[in-house]
Amino acid sequence: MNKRSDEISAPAGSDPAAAAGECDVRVVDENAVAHALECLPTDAGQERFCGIFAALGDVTRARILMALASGDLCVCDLAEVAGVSESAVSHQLRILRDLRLVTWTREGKRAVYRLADDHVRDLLVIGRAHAEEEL
Amino acid sequence: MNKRSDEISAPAGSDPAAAAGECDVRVVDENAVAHALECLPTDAGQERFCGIFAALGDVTRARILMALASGDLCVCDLAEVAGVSESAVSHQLRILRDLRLVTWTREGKRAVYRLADDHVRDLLVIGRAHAEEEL
DNA sequence: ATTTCATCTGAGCGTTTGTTCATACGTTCG
DNA sequence: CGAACGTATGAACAAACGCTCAGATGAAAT
Repeated sequence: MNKRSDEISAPAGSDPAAAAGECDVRVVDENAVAHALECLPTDAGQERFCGIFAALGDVTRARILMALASGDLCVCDLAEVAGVSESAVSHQLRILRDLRLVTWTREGKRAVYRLADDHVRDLLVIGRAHAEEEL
Repeated sequence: MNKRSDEISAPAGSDPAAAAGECDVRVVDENAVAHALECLPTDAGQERFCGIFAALGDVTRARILMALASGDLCVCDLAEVAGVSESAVSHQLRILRDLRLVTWTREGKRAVYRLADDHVRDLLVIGRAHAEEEL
């Protein structure tokens, strides 16, 4: 998802403001950068983090999850709530399944979906609270 | 983001399996659908909700915000932490500014960015926690 | 005033995303 | 069995996204 490309431009020349210790890129506060980098999660952590938030960043998926927060639902009902076709919902449900945000069980012909756990519910509640206030 | 507006909930307390007076769409549990629709936020609320989460769903923006969570930084330092060009960071910062997730002040030639408030910090912390556990 | 630094912005481009359509799978009923 | 239903999946396409590049803006230094 991301790449680290640090272009090196200095042709081993005389830098007028170069104090001892500078490496390559123009950085104002080297310590702050180093500290920030230490505070970042691992690449896998960032990936999972962004995956979860990106999932909630789409209106269809958000409506699906919010609907499931109020009770388990089958695909066609989710399509009704989300306002899109059942095929579209199924595609989005696969994404949510892969991210382990929802689980499902087959009940007769239907597939009933539910939120995977309370963490998902927490994120929905907190996100809603933060989205609705401060305006 | 999404266009499809849903029809009104029609909270008629009809029996859940008999009355089939729906207009055109196939719905299994009409009451559950109506209840889910009532639990959804307003369209504006959904938009802001998804805007916030979509912002955090991109690796570059997530790194920017996580970096700012450990201290204020100028654009070029943010570019270093995020691992992208300063132009790219500037573009993303405009998005984060529009969403009121970050604020900035000019200090000399530099523009120093910081998290807008503790709500943003909360979301980052909670998101990280949920992303890192349950694996 | 001109240059330089730090940042911002618009256009262009390749990639990703979400939907639709058609089709296949799995289950129940006749 | 085959038909009908509910759901899943792949291909295709328009729209949205994020980055790069070039140029513009604003503030300080020359």
